[in-house]
Amino acid sequence: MLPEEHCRREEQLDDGGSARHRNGTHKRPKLEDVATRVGLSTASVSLVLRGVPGPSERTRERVLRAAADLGYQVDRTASTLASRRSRLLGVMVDIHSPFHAELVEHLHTAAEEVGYDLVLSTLTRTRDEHTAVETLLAFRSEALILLGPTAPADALVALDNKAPVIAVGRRIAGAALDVVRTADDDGVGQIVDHLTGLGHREILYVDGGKGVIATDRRRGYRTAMRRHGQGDHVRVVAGDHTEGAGARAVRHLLDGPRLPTAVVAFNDQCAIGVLAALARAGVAVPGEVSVVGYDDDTLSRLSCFNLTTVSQSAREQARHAVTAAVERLDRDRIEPREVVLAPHLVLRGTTAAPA
Amino acid sequence: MLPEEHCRREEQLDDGGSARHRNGTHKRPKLEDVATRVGLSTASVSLVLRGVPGPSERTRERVLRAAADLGYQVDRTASTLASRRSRLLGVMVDIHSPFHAELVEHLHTAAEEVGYDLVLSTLTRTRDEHTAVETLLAFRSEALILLGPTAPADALVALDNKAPVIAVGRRIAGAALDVVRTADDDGVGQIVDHLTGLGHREILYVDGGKGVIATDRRRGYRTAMRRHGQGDHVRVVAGDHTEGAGARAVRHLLDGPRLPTAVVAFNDQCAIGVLAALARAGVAVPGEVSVVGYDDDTLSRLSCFNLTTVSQSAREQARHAVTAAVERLDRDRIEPREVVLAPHLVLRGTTAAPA
DNA sequence: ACCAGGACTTAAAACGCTTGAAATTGTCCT
DNA sequence: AGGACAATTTCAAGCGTTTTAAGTCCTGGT
Repeated sequence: MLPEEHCRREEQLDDGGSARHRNGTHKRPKLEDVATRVGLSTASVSLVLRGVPGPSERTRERVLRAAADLGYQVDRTASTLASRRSRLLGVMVDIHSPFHAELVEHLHTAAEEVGYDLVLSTLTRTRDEHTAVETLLAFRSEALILLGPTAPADALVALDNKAPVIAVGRRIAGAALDVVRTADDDGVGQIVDHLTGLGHREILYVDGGKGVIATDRRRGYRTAMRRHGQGDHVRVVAGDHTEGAGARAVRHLLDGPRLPTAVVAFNDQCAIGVLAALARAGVAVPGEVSVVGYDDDTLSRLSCFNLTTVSQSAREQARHAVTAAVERLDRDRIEPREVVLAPHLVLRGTTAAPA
Repeated sequence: MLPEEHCRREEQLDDGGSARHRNGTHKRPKLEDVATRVGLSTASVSLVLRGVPGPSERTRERVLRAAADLGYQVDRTASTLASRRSRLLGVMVDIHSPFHAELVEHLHTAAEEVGYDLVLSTLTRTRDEHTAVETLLAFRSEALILLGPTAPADALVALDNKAPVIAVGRRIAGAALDVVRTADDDGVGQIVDHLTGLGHREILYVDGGKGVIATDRRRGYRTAMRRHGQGDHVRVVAGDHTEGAGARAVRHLLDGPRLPTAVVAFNDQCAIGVLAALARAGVAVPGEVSVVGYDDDTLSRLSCFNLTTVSQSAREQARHAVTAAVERLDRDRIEPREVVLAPHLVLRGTTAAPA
């Protein structure tokens, strides 16, 4: 039998892998199916499919064609196992956070550019950081990008032993960990600068609770107020990261003797709550009270809120996080690095000079 | 050498797998490491770790102990490959949607109960449904749960050949696919019933664009208006699923001769936009205008909005979706099933009798 | 005619786990 | 003591890729 003929025979042997599974699902074609279809070894097919130089042009075309015909798709699990690399970055997110959503979006593009994929694991009411991270590890993530982790520093350091950890958005007290964040105190400082520049004195701060981030922002507020000689006007009301907190804070204020001329909220969600409550109470913004948020998340940009806020540059943070991971994985960086980005004020419609 | 002694020797042979990788990362312990540590075969260890009956109590304890000591964690990729089952449900979500966030939360708990895990793949501006689904398949998801897919019905059917597809939240015209959704037209109908019951006649609808869901809701509005003899008052203004659309719609209305007495928005986000714009314009809600949303997502529940809306019972939809997947995978169900849940009105503070 | 060297290909050994069959050990009878 | 049987444990063959070392074929040069 001539080799050419043999080959031709094989190419027509099967009908394209349309064998149906008992549940009606086609069985997934594998490398071998593609290989026998073109009469080559799985090795060659693998080479072609990964774009490794070596196979001839003719082979390349035939393989690509056959793979397309069969609807072949590489099996990640198998290739991860074989290559001992998953090329996967594990990302822990709070699925309810709009800001995280933004980060994930940019992480995706950044990761893709350097040839990595993302696997997401989300925090929910019934799913804590521990399980989220375990999941990521079970998928063999090569690095862990944790968005706003709340775990104690030493737990994160321990984790870092299993896979490089990149903490995003949170300061970690002198730990040997990669951190990407913005200078939260500086951000709030900029807000206060802006407001005092407009002539505000009575600037109230709606707090964000007990996390590290909240602490930094609160400190930024206090420091800036004192810097402007407004130490006496420092006023912090309890709150958290939700719209509800903002609304409660306003109700609390309305009970008091008089309103401050400006309200700075821990984040945008909280600020939206403030805005909504003020609107309902018939208080003009920014006419009577100026309001500022933090995060520049999708909500704040909406024309209906048009909130002055501080941008955390999700895009930049995402890029730095991915870069940090890649440096660890592909460039053997050992020393931890902390990237602190400068936040910047986004002036929109909720701030103006006091009446 | 006595067997007992041999065994003891081996248990002390290594130090717990603390060998450090060049990047400072511990190398991941494998089944074999646990096995040699307790002087057993990997088969036994595997059995114990998966809780398969067979191994003796003593063995069980020793293995569990050793695994914990080493910090052993099963490698999903390897076990998926070996067992030819990933026990993974692929979920496609729009990471910016609060409603999807809710669904994911419930999907997680539902999946866990039946021994499956979730892998999430998200839609972003630069990541379309196709890539999202490819990713899911590359992870070897056994079934695909697509939240609000926009792909044409035939594309979904084609996909269903590769892995069972469960479309959530969207009607699919008579396709051979599993669908879990709520009766959107009925939901909007309930809203109109409620409003007319309160005495409203001029009820305006802010549309959601051109998706199937938007079509159903719009139809529900029209039908219900006619049913109540208010066909003349049917009025639909263009919009979409964002706060911006709601706000624009209101600005448009304010330019007109006079306001309707009630506004029904395509979804909660849109309704929030309506609410914000009305508040800014000094229009009292529900005093002058009643507002209703759709989805009962986290935003609407906030006291600062306290939006009357329709609940899509995320929890129930999630459960049904997981059940559908499991029936396909473990119980060989072949015939497609459509689960249509009844939505229910959630009365809150933004509706009242017209002035 | 022969061989070096390049251009392609491929055989086969991992990768870390699961699993059905086979082997081992122990127990209880007779 | 011998055997049957149940309880444990292990063997070894995969799973679908990757990857390295080893081929196979040509092409030219001598």
